[in-house]
Amino acid sequence: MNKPPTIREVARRAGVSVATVSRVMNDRGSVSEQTRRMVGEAIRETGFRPNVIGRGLKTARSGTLGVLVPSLQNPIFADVVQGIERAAEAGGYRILLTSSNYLPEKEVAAIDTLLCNRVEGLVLTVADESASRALDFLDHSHVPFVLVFNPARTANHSIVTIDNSAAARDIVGRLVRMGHRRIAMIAGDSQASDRSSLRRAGYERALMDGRLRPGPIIEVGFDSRNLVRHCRFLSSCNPAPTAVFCSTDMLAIAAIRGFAALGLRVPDDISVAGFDGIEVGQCMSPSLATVVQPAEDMGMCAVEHLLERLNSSAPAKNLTLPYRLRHGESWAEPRETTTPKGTPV
Amino acid sequence: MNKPPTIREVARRAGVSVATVSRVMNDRGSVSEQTRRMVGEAIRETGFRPNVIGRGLKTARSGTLGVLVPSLQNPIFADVVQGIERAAEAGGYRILLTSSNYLPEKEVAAIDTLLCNRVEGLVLTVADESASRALDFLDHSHVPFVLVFNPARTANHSIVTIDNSAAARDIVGRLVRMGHRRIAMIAGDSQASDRSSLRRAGYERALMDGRLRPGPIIEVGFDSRNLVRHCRFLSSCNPAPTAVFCSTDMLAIAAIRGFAALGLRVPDDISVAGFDGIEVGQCMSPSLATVVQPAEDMGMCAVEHLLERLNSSAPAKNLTLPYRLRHGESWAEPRETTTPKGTPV
DNA sequence: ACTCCAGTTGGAAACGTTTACACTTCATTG
DNA sequence: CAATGAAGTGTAAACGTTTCCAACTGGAGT
Repeated sequence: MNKPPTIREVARRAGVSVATVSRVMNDRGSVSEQTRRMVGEAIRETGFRPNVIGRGLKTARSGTLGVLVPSLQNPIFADVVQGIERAAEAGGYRILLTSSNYLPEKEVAAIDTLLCNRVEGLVLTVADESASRALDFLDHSHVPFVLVFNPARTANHSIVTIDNSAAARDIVGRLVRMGHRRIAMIAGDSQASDRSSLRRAGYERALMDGRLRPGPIIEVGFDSRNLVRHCRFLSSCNPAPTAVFCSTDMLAIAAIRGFAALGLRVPDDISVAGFDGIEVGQCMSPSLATVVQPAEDMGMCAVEHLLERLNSSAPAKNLTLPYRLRHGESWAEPRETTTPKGTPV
Repeated sequence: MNKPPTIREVARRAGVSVATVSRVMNDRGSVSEQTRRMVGEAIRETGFRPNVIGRGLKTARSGTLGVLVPSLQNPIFADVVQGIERAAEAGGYRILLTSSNYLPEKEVAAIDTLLCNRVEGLVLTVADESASRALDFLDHSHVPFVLVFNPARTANHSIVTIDNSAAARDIVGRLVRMGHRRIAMIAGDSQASDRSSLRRAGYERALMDGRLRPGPIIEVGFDSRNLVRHCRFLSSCNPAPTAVFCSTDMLAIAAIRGFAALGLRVPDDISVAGFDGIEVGQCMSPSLATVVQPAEDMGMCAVEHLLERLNSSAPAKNLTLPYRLRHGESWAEPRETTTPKGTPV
């Protein structure tokens, strides 16, 4: 367990002062070609690796960004973290990753820890942007941060998001125009995700556009594993919905399975639409009709904007990226067997 | 952009020395109840947050663990990172996350960066444990590390893994006992994943056990998105395989979709088995028959073992966790239509 | 009245860097 | 030939903590 070599040992070995070694490492100031070579050699011989902690103390820069997401379980967050990591690396930053498990108190604690670690900025997704104690907290800290996925409600926060409500309205509108008249919704816990409520609003708006009554709305927790119970409820309604919009792809995938377990086929018996655009949705069969959020891009944009703010103290900015509808195989026009005039099949 | 308060300001405000403030924060040494209160108050008033960098410099402990995974795109890695984060947090550590994109040179660079950041230990998955320059590198650094997923080939490395070869043999054996006689394999790039070759070995072993010839083996890259080309090739073989074993769930999911695109139904026309046990596999329909790796547990075990090594310099340990077979809907007994004596349907 | 000790407290030296500043050389310029 | 300045180098002071050590209290024991 011998300690790693320090700049002092390199200096001694190269027969120069520590200042010179430092100059060589950061090539700043002027150093003759000859000493530069000698120092380089000494560095190689000793296996010296500059201690970022020591440097950080002096320069008051940690070289790290904090990242806080609700969970890595949902691929949408894994995607955004991937993008964050990519852009951070490109900008010469490391990332300190934490997750909140959708618990507001863990959000606060995690941010506190990150601030103790003197992250130079943060990228995060909070449960509910408008109610987050974590954000008040952060506002006072003078550390710049960028929200991802959270809606741009309150002003002067940096946010990278999509228009959740418009996107939901858009995709549900498609279902309406396809001919669906009873469209249910399965929504994630709105307490734990402000996106969920916005998507619900978009859904309701789309139904109003089509002069339809919002169908049953089921709010479920985060254990999206077993939705069969809720699917059974939906299919037992009279009249039963012919389509269901889910507030996330994970829920949609589970719903498809739930219906399959009841002997219902998607999209023949019921259409399902999701929201997020995770990769697995287009790999599976039927492929998922969904709203695609450019998650990895969002992560990269967030970091790029954050670095802008860090380097040139640019102002906070709201960035609403375009979403995209993916026409999957999980939706289709409704069959006509459910109205009284239909002929038995 | 005013600087955050330091311990000195807290001390001044509380009318004590910095030593006392430090004692209060870490409650070590003895401090009278009264000063403890005053210091606490001063901390609250100033909004003081101890600078982990300064502390780290003095204590020579960063409080961080480095994590290196190939990619967060594959949920299996997201799961393991989730477990790592959980256990690290429980142990009072933060994690510095990097990804290699399956590129050996990025592995080396990422590890170098992590070492500069003086991580106290690492948890990582490398492309190929036996050929990894990154590991040689790490071996010389005297920083303890734990491999996850990589096979336990070379000695005296800490490794948390499952028996990939036995698991593959096990699940392919099931296919054999189900009656399949021609079983193909779709394998990930073995250059970039030593797991892939082990699983392939297990597959071959299972076929030998059943006195069968290994069917066509297709090695694909990491773009698992479009496998339809390979699926077409498999179904055009004569005789065509009745089952296919995929070296990862992501490949299996894509394969199911590929076959669906060709009008083949899983499991009626062809059985598909995967490997990994990602959550989405059991949410979709048909649910995926697969080998379940306890990824999150593996991440937690890795960190727990790492912390053991850090705290009590316990010896390196190979930990082979049990895998589990999940009987999904993506496999079934082969139909009997392919032998000459079969009756046309 | 003395010593002794436990309980508190402060002073100051690290930890590994960066960097402002001062000091050499040595060549160029007036 | 003196003055100027550029290039190369070293000294030492930070940065924010922790922690060793010394110093001071006051009460108990003799």
